[in-house]
Amino acid sequence: MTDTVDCDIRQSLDRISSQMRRDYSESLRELNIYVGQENLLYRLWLGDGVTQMQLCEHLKCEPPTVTNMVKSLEQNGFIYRERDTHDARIMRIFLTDKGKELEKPVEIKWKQQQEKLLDSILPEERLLLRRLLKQIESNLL
Amino acid sequence: MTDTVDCDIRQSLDRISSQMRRDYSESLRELNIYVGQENLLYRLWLGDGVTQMQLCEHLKCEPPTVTNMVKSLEQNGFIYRERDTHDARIMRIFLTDKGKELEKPVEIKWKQQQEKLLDSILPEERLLLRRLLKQIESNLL
DNA sequence: GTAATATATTTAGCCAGCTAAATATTATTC
DNA sequence: GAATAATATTTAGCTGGCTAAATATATTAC
Repeated sequence: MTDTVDCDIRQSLDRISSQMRRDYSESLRELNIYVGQENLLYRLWLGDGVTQMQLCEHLKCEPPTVTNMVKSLEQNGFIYRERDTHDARIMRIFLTDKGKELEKPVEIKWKQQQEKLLDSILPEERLLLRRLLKQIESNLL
Repeated sequence: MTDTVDCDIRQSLDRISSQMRRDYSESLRELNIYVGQENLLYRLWLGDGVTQMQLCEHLKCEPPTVTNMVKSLEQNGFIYRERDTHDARIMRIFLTDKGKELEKPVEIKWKQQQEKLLDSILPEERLLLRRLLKQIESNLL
């Protein structure tokens, strides 16, 4: 009995994952970025000049992924790279004006997504949902 | 106030998405398939001989994605393709023995994933969580 | 029966994500 | 100081996912 519930939850999370990604993808294309890039930019909005390794940790992805994302974002003029003066192995990533200007529009997209996701879910339910999702998050680590 | 809760929920779902994908990915590599392919195979385990368009609808993805997935699964010997005798536009997809043998192992992986996800979440909470996730799912359509 | 339209799939070329292996530079060890 | 080990990034090649455009076949309209 609990088994079918568990199965439903896994399947739901799976479908929500891919549907959210599709949604973001469409939405962010209006801003000329690709889904995933907004999370890299988010780290830079908190403070730029970080290394690619730091971006790896923040995005929880592997170095080659960051190399590719950074290359794409650089080619499209959202960021630029500078080699560290003290350690020539390290590349530091900075926002261009074009990259800085994206912060507000992306925040708006996030809010729109939140409202869409949580439509007709009550405030008390949202609190509980947050707790349960946090639990799932930590279970996955 | 509710706003930060909403934001937390979106972020949690985002992190759970990518972490689940990473987890599945590692787990399924032991079975020599890639994450996403298990959902295509699942449709075939329900009954094979379906067209690529039907796989598109089931996976909620675009035709080129199915073309690529089918090509990969065929090259690795899990499925084979036959052209429809009445309509030469249509390719019908069938499981090989190797593909059929994967059903049980994948089910086991799914169960393991469910247990991991829902560790220390109570039965009543799971019921509620399922309802809320179903709501989110329908909000996304 | 021929022309136009609809359907199913493929190709080319992007993206995020991965692994394995190569490269470059710095730090350590002897 | 030279050899070794650790760190940061890149390259090559794979995956699922996408869009736009091409191809092949079937259906419909005239």
